[in-house]
Amino acid sequence: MDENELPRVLQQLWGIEGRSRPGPKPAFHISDIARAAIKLADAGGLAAVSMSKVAAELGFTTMSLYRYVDAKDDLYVVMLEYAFAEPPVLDPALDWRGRITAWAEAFRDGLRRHPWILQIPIQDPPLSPNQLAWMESGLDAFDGTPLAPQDRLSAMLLVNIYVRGTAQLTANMLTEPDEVREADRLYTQRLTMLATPDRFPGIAATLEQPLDEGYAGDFDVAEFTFGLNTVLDGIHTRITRQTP
Amino acid sequence: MDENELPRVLQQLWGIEGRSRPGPKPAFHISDIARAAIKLADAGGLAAVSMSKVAAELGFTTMSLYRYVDAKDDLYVVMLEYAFAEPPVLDPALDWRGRITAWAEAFRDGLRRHPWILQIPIQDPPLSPNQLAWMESGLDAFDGTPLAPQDRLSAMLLVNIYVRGTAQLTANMLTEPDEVREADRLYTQRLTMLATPDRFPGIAATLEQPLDEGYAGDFDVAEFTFGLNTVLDGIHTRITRQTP
DNA sequence: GCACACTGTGTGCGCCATACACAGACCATA
DNA sequence: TATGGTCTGTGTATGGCGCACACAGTGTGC
Repeated sequence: MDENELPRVLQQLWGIEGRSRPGPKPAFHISDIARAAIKLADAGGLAAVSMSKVAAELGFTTMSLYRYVDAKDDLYVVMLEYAFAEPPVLDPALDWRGRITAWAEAFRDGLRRHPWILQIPIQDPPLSPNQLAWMESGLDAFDGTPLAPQDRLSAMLLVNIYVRGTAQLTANMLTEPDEVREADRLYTQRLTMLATPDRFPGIAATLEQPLDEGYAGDFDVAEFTFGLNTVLDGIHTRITRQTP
Repeated sequence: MDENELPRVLQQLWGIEGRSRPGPKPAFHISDIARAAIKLADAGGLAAVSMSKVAAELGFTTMSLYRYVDAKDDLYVVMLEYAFAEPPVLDPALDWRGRITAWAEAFRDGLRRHPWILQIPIQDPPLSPNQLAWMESGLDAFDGTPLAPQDRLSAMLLVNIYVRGTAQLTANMLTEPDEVREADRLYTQRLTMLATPDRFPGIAATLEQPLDEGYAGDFDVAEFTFGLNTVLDGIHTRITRQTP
């Protein structure tokens, strides 16, 4: 393969069809694959997504999928692309802080809608259309700031990492709020048992204090924005340092 | 199982043996399993770790492992526990910033030594001894600050997330520096092709500027500490806001 | 000295990703 | 309009995986 050639999946996602050549017409489109796979993943997590199950969902045989997707990993790329869809349109009236906050919340909401996204092993940096659109949207949030392009990239990545990381901590696959509460209760109980104040004073201190919040506890909206603001404060000082 | 009972793996990791009861003595210890599994993972990534391969490495049969580990996921817990080993001892002469920086760098070095750690799907919050020791160590870095225990936890998690996130971006499995450079070159080339300035001005701007640094490019030491300092600046403002 | 809990083993099941050969469908060209 | 070549979806097969289960031997506490 010429190295200038994109992998087949990316070609399909970007709509670079090329030719209408001899041979039967494709019976479906990668978007169909995406829809079927996302449906399965939403229902049963990423583990519920297998080539055969996706194919069965579409009413085709397993091997037919390989006409659209070179390998399982490519299936993940397709799922990601369609699960996130378009990035939010950011209100230009807001300042950078308001804009990147809206962006982060939209990102978080996407992850909350499709928790399996966090389970996808990231192999390559993003190149699909919607992924790039999200990147662009995040970068644009810093329009009007004195940050250089590279610094905007770093800042956006920082927020990106934060959202992913916190989502990872909270939404470990559990969709039912009751399950979350129960798991949290069990965790704090075990932690209390194991992290004795003599050996782990710091951990023990965090356990004494609050009402019901353990480590990966109810990392709810308030806590999300609180942590996010800490990150944004850091970016803020970088900005002000830039313009003395 | 009584809910107060820890899962078998955690019992083993904490050395809660209980009894010397009838029956043959165990032929090996979970640390042996850990060593074998880590060896395989270091060599061939997490995908190279299977129950049968680990067993073969030890000279035992596959099923014998299940006497020590209830499921594959537990194997991951064991690997994590032994791969990270003890947290760094933080110099109390340093201020919180120096301490948490040292902690973050130690964490980063651990991830760099064992990149497969990033591929482990996180199911449950940490409860194993060394994991808790790392938590404690990270919390202790904020000794002397006016931060409340819960805020220390948030701050530590923020740093934790940052290190994981950046490591995820850079060390995507590629151990050879040449491979990294090559992958980066290919990525920027493709990005340049796809992210045209008209549709993706922000992305294009980041591409024009620099010498050879693309998105997931050489996220080297300097860039690591730069981003980390942004995070720490955020924590700093939170601290100073606490004590007016 | 004996019962039995606990050890490691062997076999087997169902699922997975995917390589490969193939029959038919369709379009470009003649 | 005929036909060649190419692309489609399909069937079959392979090697790996996690793990359930039945089993035989071992050694400790009674």
